Amino acid sequence: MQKYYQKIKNSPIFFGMADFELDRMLECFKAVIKHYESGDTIIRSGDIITKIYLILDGEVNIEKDSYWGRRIIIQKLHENNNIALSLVASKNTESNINAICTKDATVLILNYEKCSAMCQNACMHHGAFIRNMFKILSKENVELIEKIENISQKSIRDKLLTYLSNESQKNKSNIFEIQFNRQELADYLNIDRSAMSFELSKLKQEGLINYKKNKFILRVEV
Amino acid sequence: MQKYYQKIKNSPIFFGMADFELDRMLECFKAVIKHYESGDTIIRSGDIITKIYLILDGEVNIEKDSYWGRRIIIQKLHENNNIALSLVASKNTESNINAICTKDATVLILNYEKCSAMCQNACMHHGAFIRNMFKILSKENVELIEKIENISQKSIRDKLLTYLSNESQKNKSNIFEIQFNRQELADYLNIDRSAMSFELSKLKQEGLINYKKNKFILRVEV
DNA sequence: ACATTTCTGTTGTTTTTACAACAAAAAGGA
DNA sequence: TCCTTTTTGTTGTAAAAACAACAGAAATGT
Repeated sequence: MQKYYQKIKNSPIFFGMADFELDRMLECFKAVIKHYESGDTIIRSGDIITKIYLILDGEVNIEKDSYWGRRIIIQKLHENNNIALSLVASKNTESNINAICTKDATVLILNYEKCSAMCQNACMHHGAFIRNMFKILSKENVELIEKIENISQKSIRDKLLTYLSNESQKNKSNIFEIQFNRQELADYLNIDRSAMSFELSKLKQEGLINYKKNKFILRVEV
Repeated sequence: MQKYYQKIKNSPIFFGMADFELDRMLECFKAVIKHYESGDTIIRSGDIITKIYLILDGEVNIEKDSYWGRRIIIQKLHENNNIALSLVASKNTESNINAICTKDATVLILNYEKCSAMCQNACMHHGAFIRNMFKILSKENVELIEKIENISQKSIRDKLLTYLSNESQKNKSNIFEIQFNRQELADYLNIDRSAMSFELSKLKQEGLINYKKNKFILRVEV
C-alpha cells in the first residue's frame, strides 16, 4: 500500500485530502490492493458488486457481451479511472458489464457498501469523498454522451471522422495517439474491423487523415 | 412557485429535506419557474450553461445534431428528470446538446454556479444536495450505458429486441408502453424509420412480439 | 536471427440497411 | 361529421456494411 500511497493521494477520488484524512478513509473502506494480469476478468456480468475499484496502473476494458456473443467495448480505462462506481452508487448490485484487464493492472479496492452504512454520519471526511465522486461521475457522464455521439453516426466514415475529431479536440492537437488497436476500435464503434480498415485507407488516400499504427494526423478541419 | 412546492419537495434532487431547508436552498439557488411550449428550445448546442433545470412536468428530448444534419435523440426526459446537471457539474460550460421541449413543460431553474461558489462551506444543506445529485448522476450513468447497449447491437432486429427487452425489464412486465413514437424510436436507435417499421412487422408476424401503437407485448423470453 | 503469433490491410461476395415514394391508419380541428 | 395533418406501414431499388478469406507487416518469444 505504501508503494502506491502518493498515487492514491493524488487520484481524483481522494483529491484534496490531508494524509490523516486519507488514512482514515482507507481504513474505513477496508482498502486493499490487488494485481491483475492482462486477460484477467475483474468483474463478470452478473456478479454482485459491492466494491469500487480504483485503477492505479494498467489498462481495463469495460465490455458487454451482446446476446449473440459479439463483444461491445463500452470504454477503456486507465490510471485514476474507477470501475463500478456508478453501479454501486445507484444500488445496481448486479453487474451488467464485464471488466477485463487488457494490460497488467494494479487496483485499489474499496468496500464502499460497508463504509457507506457505517459512515453515514460518523465519518467526517465522507462529505469530501462524495463531492469528489460527484465530479468524477459527472465527467463520466459527459464522456458517455460523447461515446453515444461517436457511435450514432450513420456511416463508418462518419463514425471514424467524429471519433477522430473528438480525440483531436481532447488532445488539443491534430496529431495524436489513439488508445485502441484496430479490433478494439471497431468494437468500440460497433463496426466491422476490415470494413473500418478499408475506410481508413480511403480517408488517407483522400488526404483527410494520415496515420501509422496508432498515431493519427487530421489533415483538415473535419 | 407555491403551486409546485410539493412536487419540488418530492423530487429526487431535494429528497429528504425539511421545508425550512428546501426554502433556504431555493433562495440560495435563486430558483425560478419557467414554462415552455412544445417545440421550444430550452438549451441549444453551444449555449453557455450555468444553470440546472429540473423538469416539473412535460417532456423534453435531449438531442444532438450530427455534422450532416441528422437528429440523434440521446434521451427523453420527464417529470423529476434534470437537464444539464452533468454539464454544469463537470464544468463543461458550453453545451454540446440541444434540449427540445416535446410536450408543454414546467421547469424549475437553479442557478447552480452562483450557489456553488457562495455555499462552498456556508450552506449547511449543500451536503444533502450533493448526495442527492450524486445518486441521480449514478442512475443517469447506468441509463446511458443501457442506451449504449441498445444501439450497439448490429442489426435493426437486435436493436429492437434489446431495447424492448430492456423496457420490459424496467416495467417488470412483458406488457408495457414505450415513450417514443416511431420516428423518435428510430432516431434513438439510429436506424431508418421505415426499415424499423418493416422489422417490427416481421417480428409481429413471427409471433415474437405484438404491438399496437405504443403498447407492446413481448411474447417470449428474448 | 529466426520462427511464430498477432495485427492490419485488401478484395470479392452476400446480406443488410437506407432511401424514396406512396398507401393506410390514426389523430386533431373546424 | 368531414377534412386536414400527422403518424405508421409497405415496397422496390440503390448504397453500404458485414463477412470471409487471405496477404503482408509488425510484434513477440526463443
